[in-house]
Amino acid sequence: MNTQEKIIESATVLFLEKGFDRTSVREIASKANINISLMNYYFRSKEILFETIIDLLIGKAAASLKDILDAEIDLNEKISQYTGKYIDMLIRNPLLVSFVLAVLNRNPEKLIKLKVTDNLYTTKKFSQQLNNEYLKGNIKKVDPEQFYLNMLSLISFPFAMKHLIIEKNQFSQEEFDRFITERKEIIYNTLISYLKP
Amino acid sequence: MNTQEKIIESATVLFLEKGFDRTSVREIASKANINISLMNYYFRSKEILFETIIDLLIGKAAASLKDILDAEIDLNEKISQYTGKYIDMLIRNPLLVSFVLAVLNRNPEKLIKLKVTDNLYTTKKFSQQLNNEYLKGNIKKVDPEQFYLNMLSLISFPFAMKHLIIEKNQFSQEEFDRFITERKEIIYNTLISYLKP
DNA sequence: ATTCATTTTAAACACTTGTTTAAAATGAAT
DNA sequence: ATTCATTTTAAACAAGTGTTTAAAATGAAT
Repeated sequence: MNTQEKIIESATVLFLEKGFDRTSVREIASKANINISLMNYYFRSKEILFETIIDLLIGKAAASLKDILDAEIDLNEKISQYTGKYIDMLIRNPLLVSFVLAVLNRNPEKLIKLKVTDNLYTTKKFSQQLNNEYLKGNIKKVDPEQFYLNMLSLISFPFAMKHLIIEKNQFSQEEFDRFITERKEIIYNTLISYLKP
Repeated sequence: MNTQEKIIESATVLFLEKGFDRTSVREIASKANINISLMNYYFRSKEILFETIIDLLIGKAAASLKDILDAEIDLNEKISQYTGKYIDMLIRNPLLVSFVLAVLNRNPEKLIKLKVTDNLYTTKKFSQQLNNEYLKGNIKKVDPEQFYLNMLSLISFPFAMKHLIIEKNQFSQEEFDRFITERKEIIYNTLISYLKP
């Protein structure tokens, strides 16, 4: 593993855990076992390093999900798959939601200007599908923006609230994951029952 | 307005807008038009000032909502009122969700140890009501924790995503508020349709 | 073996941070 | 008018920040 990779790896962990402001370049360098100056040698600034990592983190997570949302499959099946895969991904990356929300509220431009954001929040094809299903009489008329936002809220918000949920219910890590996994079906049923004509 | 109040007022605005880390005591003092040292004279540290403001912000917001959740009224009516009042409150305090989530992820203990947190996330009476309605055959069997979390997610998450929603749909401030207001009924219908036996 | 670009190092820089100090101002009670 | 606790002020402190500098080490190409 070369220096650049070491920096990225250490910085990713620290930025995820403590955010941009509370992570110092000295801490990153120390964790990566490299000299501080190398941070500015490979990336020109802490800021640029951060943007690089935002891009990496969101890019990896969003790509496969976007594919599901755009796939040409049955609506119910799509909602089920999307919910399931999204939650699986977040269980593997439990800090991702808070990280993205933190960036979004500190540097909205920073997130919005990224191409990966399109994958993070886009609904064009999905909206068409919802409209088609309505015209076919399969579902009731819904605002696709609102419906997609509902889906996203039900999936993501619990991870932003993780600490509170764990504390309040006295969950262990495993119990939290189980609680979240149970949500897959609940979220699916919630969304589908709303769509019923 | 005395010095203490001036500090609280200025600090509240800045902490809400920029968070704890990116707000300096000098900035607060400057905005309040007072000497820096007065911050440590009235509050012993920036940290304590912050905790004071957390308490104030959450306390004000959570109290009335808790009352609705605990009230002895019809379940449908309760869900409708809770959703409506919660969203009204968040439209008046659009930065509150992000603020609370930021605190929750940086200093979980800080939030959890506060008494006001009980009002922020507690479901005891509401859970009983859900169970009762199930026994009466009025609704299907649901996990109260999950159902309450759904409610909270649908209400709160859009405010955490505000910047992205505005950007993506090219909303003005007023259009965002309208979009959110439309959600009241959508959220109500979503939750109710899921409860149908 | 020498050259030379790439990579690494230690040290310093300029700046901001929260907090403390000790003196000064204020204003009500005697 | 004096006392004295409360409040305000200016200045300094110690520590931490991201970044830059210039010298040193490295290692492949000549």
